[in-house]
Amino acid sequence: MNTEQMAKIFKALSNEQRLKLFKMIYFWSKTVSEDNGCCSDVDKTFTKACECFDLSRSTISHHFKELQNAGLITCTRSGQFFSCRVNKDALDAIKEFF
Amino acid sequence: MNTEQMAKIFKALSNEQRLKLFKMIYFWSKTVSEDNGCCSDVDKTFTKACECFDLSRSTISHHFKELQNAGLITCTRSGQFFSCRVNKDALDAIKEFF
DNA sequence: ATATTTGTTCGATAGTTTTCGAACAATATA
DNA sequence: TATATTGTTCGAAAACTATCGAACAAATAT
Repeated sequence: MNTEQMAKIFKALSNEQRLKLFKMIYFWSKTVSEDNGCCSDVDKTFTKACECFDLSRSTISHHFKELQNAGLITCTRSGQFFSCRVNKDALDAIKEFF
Repeated sequence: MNTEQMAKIFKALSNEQRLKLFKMIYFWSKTVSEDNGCCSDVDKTFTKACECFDLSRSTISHHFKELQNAGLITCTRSGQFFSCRVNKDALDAIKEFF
């Protein structure tokens, strides 16, 4: 992965709220399904996140977008809600970087 | 390491120029002394950096400060110049995070 | 002693980020 | 059909960042 893309990933994780959000998604998915590692879907991720942060929904939506744009998470809609998973490729790229 | 400090580290690496600078310091130190890993000092780091970037010296100075404040590098003056090394502890903390 | 080099600090400017609330569309419920 | 919920988008305000050049102090060279 090139330096530009790595910088984007770090930028996405450079905001404390967003970093917390990323960690939550990661740990929620761990809880849901151990056999699938970090990559299991987290249902109603947005709703859960709204309960955990003292931020407006528009701000939380923005943070989700940033994590997606950096390729750190993938979100899929199902009806009214959406599910979300941590992107294993991005995690591997970071590990390789260090 | 807590989330706040991790966010600071990622912020320091979120600017592409600064990330390049960090990588340079890392690879320069590898070149200087293999047995010492990434932690050997790089002499005249600032001077070297100025040759590699198309940025003013004040900007480069600023980027060095940011990397230091995040605890990613340590700089030591010797006379007119300064030497610099990557901080292994910070690197270990990041590896542990992922 | 004077001039040059190294790196820092200051003030300014342009651009980016974080955050909000309001307005909205899509879906679900009464 | 009317209402509520979910999540997005827009516009705005405040704070922060990247960058520059000028002025500077310390160390070095002439």
